[in-house]
Amino acid sequence: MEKEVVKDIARMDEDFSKWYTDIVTKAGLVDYSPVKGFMVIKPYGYEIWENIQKELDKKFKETGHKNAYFPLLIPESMLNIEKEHVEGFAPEVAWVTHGGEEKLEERLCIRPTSETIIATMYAKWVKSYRDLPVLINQWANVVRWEKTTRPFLRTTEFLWQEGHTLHETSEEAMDETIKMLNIYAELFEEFLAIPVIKGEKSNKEKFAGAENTFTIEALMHDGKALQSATSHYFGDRFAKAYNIKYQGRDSKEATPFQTSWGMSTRSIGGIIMTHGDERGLKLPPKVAPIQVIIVPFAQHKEGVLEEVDKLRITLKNKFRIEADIRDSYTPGYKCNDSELKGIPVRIEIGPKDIEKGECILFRRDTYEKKSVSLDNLENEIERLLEDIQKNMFEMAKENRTNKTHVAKSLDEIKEILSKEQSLIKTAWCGDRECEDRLKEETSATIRCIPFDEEKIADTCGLCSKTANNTVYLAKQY
RNA sequence: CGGGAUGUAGCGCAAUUGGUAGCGCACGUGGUUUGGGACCAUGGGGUUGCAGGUUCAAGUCCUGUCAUUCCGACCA
Repeated sequence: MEKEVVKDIARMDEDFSKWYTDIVTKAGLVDYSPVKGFMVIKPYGYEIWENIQKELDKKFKETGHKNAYFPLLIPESMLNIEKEHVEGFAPEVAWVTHGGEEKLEERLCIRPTSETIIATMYAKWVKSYRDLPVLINQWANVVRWEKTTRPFLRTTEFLWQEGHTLHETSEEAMDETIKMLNIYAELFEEFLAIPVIKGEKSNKEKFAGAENTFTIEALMHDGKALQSATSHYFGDRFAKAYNIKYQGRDSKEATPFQTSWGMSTRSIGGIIMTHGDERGLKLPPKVAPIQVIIVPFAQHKEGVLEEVDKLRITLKNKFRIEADIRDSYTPGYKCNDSELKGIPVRIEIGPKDIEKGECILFRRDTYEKKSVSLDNLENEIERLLEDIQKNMFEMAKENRTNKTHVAKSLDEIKEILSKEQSLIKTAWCGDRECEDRLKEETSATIRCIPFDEEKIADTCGLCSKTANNTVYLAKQY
């Protein structure tokens, strides 16, 4: 393809950060708010989130979970109960200290996550093994006082869901942890067309207070990794700390085993950075708020708008479809606009097409156009959307493959990273010192210890001791 | 939180040694256009991020502060 200069959008190969913020604002997803670190999610961006919510919520319900809602504010004393958890979150919580003009007896934190308050409530609710399992999810906002913020990827307040479950046995809790990780992986791969690597976090990287943290990691177009969702196994640590007890089948007092799992609006940043290109956003059909847009040509000519409306009405039961009949813009402008917004399929139709009983279908992922008979449009579009969804996943996977390298020593890692940001597979002894050294010298981190990954070396790529694991390294968002 | 950069109309920018703010796009109105970011005419829009200070006079100089952004450290 010839080099084209797209107005107003930085080139992604020249300045990826600028490209990202250009897309996010110019496609109408977010705007900056007057409060530092807080962003406004505009309707088009919010619709993407709603589509993700709808799909994920369906999966949660199918697996027996129910939604509930817990308070925004958590008393300081309640947060302080589990030591590792507080230490992990204390530096980034926002505090409420006054009600009106009156100073509060005890300050309240705005939830950075809800383990503490939910565990407190669970302690009241669970008395018998018959009360288990508890399978609750909440859709909520949380606040973490981050130093550096970027729309979707890291904002002070963000939207997410957090599931919190209790189980009778550790096996059952561990099964739940993995089950939910799999649900996230399915959502990312099948719905968002983002290939992910499932694995476990190192001790250094795991959630504050968890026994094990599992993650799905995705590789962005610029070679940086995005932690896309996490699922935590708590064992009985929180339950003990928060005094959740029940009478077991054997009539003895027992402590349940706990999990939590979450995914946030950050996933929207993942969509943008996985699929976007020089012309703008590129949305997988399944999440796209508008799947098909009709752009009329010569819309002032008789019969065009009528035909457009007829098409829209015929197709609207099947697809999320809109017609861009704005009077003050030319078709060319509308085409560019639909590409900036990432709409997967565009129908171009004008008097000449109508005469022939045809229209032109444009696909956003490959820029291909073809003429299609109006009689067969519904089937064509359906096939096309499926194909785009599949192709976008394949393209993302190919990009990941191209940016994945194997390294057997720290020098090799450095050499690879000096050429290009990428995902690096290496062997690891499991020692924290090696992990710290990696970060210090390359600023890359261990993203995860993947499930089902073949052994690539016998010795640690960082220290040459015996390797226990294969790990993925990358710089991260 | 450390280091750098930038804040002038919605966006992008200009304004000479300090002399009282302008251009393009966007927006309103009227008209002509419409097969890949249309054109003509006309109009509206500003406490120059904010607060001080220096000066006869500050967008311009000084101090502070806030925000955005990039690079680090910290995290979904």
